[in-house]
Amino acid sequence: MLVHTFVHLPHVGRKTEQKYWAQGIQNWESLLSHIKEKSLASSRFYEIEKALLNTFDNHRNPLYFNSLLPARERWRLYPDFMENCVFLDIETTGVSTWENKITVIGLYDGKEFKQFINGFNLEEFENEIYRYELIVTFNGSTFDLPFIRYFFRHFDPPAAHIDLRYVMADLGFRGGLKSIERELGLERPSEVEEFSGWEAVWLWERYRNGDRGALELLLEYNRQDVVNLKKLLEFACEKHVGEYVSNFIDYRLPWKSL
DNA sequence: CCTGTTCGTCTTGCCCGCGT
DNA sequence: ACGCGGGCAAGACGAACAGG
Repeated sequence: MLVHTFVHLPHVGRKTEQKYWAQGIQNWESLLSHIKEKSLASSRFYEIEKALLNTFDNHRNPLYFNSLLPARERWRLYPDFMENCVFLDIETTGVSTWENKITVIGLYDGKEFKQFINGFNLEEFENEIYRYELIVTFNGSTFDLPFIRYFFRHFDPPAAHIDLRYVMADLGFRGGLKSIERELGLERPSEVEEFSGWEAVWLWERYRNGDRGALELLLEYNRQDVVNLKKLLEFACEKHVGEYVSNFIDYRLPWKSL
């Protein structure tokens, strides 16, 4: 998907990108040749050419695109970097970054699922997260990542980040993760079905007071959250491609090409 | 409850490309 | 060849809103 992407270039927004696509200019290579002669006469096209050359150099570097793509466009990173992608969700004792602490972090790479639990193996998270170049969350830019940053003393995972909240909002799905899941008909097992964030706080408290089963339930709740992120992102990619890309470009998402 | 981030909106101003 | 109008992106700012 990235080779078709132009919105990260200066002076190019969605409309300009679509204009190029409609003209049959559909990847970096062909845009570069289209721009070349123009760039001598025009400062705008010169800047675009410069950025394009940078793009070729960085085509395997998600952090480059991360800073240039607006939040609602970051879904485009997934098809290119899904091999080193991880879905992330944390549980805490409350919403205040400095007052509360992390209880559980769940990671799902699309196949394997791992959890890091406060008082057990939470410190190992920092080493584990280095293995990935793309992180996917829901509302992580205002919650999970600042929490992690504070908890691990200014540690920022060196990865690009897709926040599904903005990707979904761009498709017209506003509201919390649970309400969007319900809207899409993503089912959850009944034990954790009606849980809200408050339950996670309460379950940790019960576990601290000796209730072993409460921790099991909390971990299961966290697991559901993380695993559903993948379904949500793939839905979002399909919807974005269907509504925005496929009118112009014959593009197939990797998991759809079989 | 609290807080950080992105967005929505509006304005500004650049520069492309049309029309003559 | 040139001037002008319009389209579009960038910048600034305040507000909404999601997480446990």
